[in-house]
Amino acid sequence: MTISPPNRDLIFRAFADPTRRALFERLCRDGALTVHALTEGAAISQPAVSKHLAVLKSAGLVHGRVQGRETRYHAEPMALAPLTDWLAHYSSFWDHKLDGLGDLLKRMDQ
Amino acid sequence: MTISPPNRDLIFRAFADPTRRALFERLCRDGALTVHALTEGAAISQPAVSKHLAVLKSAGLVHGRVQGRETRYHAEPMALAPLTDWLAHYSSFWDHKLDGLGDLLKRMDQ
DNA sequence: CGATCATATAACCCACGGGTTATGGGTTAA
DNA sequence: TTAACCCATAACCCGTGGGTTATATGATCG
Repeated sequence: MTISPPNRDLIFRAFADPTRRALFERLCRDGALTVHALTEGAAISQPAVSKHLAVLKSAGLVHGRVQGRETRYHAEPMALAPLTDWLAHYSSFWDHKLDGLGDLLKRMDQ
Repeated sequence: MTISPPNRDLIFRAFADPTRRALFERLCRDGALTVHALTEGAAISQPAVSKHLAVLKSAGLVHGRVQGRETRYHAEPMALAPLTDWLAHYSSFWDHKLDGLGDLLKRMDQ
């Protein structure tokens, strides 16, 4: 059995929780948001949100920038690389995905 | 906050555990294996392996086929689709991945 | 300066997950 | 048919993770 790099572990663990995935998705969509803004509509308390953000941060998936009394968090999509690499490695899936790839390349050419 | 399809939840939860990822990886590499074979070198007991396999199975990631007194499990790489879809949606990462794609297509043409 | 806001941390609770041993049911071998 | 084997399930233990409330710290507003 192979030992996975600690990074990958942290990322998988971070995404195991749906609330954390939702936070990450929201940060991907809406850009930089404060903890307060993220707490709105999250159905959990502010400390809970802060803890989730800490987990995402320790996995390198988000960054927090202090601005005065508030902290704006933003997503770090490049941190998904270990995930995509892992998937690329362990799925014959690509073969099928490649079917629609010609079209994709054509669209990129335009 | 969006509600994720239950499938995705199950897959992420299943992969949260490194032992389960290792089992899945091994089944991807080595094809169909018995529980006994998977237990060898897994550093955990056979019941533990069985439980992990049950989790992977409930996520659709592996299938078990009973053959006499043994059960051979095999990976179901297509079940990774929800993961790749999610990643494709939430990563600007693909743009970079596409760089090496021309070569890949050429190789497939041969 | 005093009050309020924004956030992180502490302290705590409880459910769940991953491990174990024990066991039962089904299958092959002797 | 008796014994050994393969596997799943049951029953249990315990650490951890996600939730809460309370609080400390720092920044802004009046």
